Amino acid sequence: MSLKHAILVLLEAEEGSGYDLLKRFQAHLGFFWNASHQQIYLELKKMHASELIRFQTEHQAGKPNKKTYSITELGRDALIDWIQSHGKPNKVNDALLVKLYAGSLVEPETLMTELQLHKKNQTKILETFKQLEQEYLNLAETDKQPYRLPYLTLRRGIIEKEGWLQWADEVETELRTHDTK
Amino acid sequence: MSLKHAILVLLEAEEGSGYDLLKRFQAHLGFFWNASHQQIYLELKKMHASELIRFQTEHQAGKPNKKTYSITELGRDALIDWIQSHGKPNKVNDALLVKLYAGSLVEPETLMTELQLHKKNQTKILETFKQLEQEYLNLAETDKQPYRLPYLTLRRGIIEKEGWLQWADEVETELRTHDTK
DNA sequence: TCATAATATGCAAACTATTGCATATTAAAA
DNA sequence: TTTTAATATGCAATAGTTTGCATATTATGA
Repeated sequence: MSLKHAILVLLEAEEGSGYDLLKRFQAHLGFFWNASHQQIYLELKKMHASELIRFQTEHQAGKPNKKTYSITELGRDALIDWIQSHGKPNKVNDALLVKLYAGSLVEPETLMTELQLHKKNQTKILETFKQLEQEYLNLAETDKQPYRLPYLTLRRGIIEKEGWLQWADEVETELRTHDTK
Repeated sequence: MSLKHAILVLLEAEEGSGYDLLKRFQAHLGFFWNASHQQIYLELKKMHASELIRFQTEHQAGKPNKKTYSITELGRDALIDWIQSHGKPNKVNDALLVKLYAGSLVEPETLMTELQLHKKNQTKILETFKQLEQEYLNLAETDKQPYRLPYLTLRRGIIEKEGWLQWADEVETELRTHDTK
């Protein structure tokens, strides 16, 4: 169960509401951790019950109340324990590859279309990543320090997307030069 | 829901029992689709109820009965429909990157140990993949035909593992040359 | 002015996956 | 000879995720 720990990571860096966390997931952890708002609100509730986090309610005139969560000592300890623990390797389930594996059941054009779409998506994300990378690289050496580790996770994202694009090119070439059906 | 479709892919290629499917998942789809035996047996039951598959019971003297499943027309149609449908992009959740992101909370040595373990695992899998690749490449051109698409999924596995190793080297260099805590 | 998007939170039902338990045979290794 | 691994199947409880619904405000654009 690691959504819990991903939330602890975000709250350790800065307190925030469920909605803040949703936005931060999308902005900072999006390519290696995803969570919906329903998951986040439910998990926050559970984590509060087990005293990993606390919250303060902000009454805002007119607007709905906003709960600002922050990490407790217990939460911080649990986070450090988890980071130091050995997790088992990630379980991978990739529907696109299953489709390709059995692709001889459909027209090659169908596969090609799906591949183009995939390529377009990956390219778009890669561009975003490269922009973020430039922002980091443009920082003065002294300012880089706190972002070194997050930058390494960004590097992972860049390498991953580049790998997908390299592969997509290989598949394209193969689909164009051979009859697969 | 794609475990269903992954099973249909395997049964479309060849009939088999739940245990056969478990072994085939491990041998052929393992790096892009994983399923436990509990998942498989339960899913087969559901799929039989919805008539995507049928089975014949083999009574074996002494041994427990073996159910051999095969795909029905309905199942084959459902599979083709699914392959032609647009799936949404994969949801990614990678605990190792979450740990690294917040790695400044622990000793750099802890991160390094985890990274070494990861590298070792990825290297081992990559070697297996490269062996499989050699087997394919050694086939005569005419024999390659039916494996072209599965080979492309293997290429994806190889590129993925190489990407992880390239990244792990970058992280190692960074952890060695800078203080992250 | 009306519609849409963003902010902000949450419940309930359905679905999917994991963990633990349970059983029984055969073959190979210690 | 005893234990372990592989073959072979399955249930039940728990955990985790997705989908659909529900509400309410503010700001922006058509």
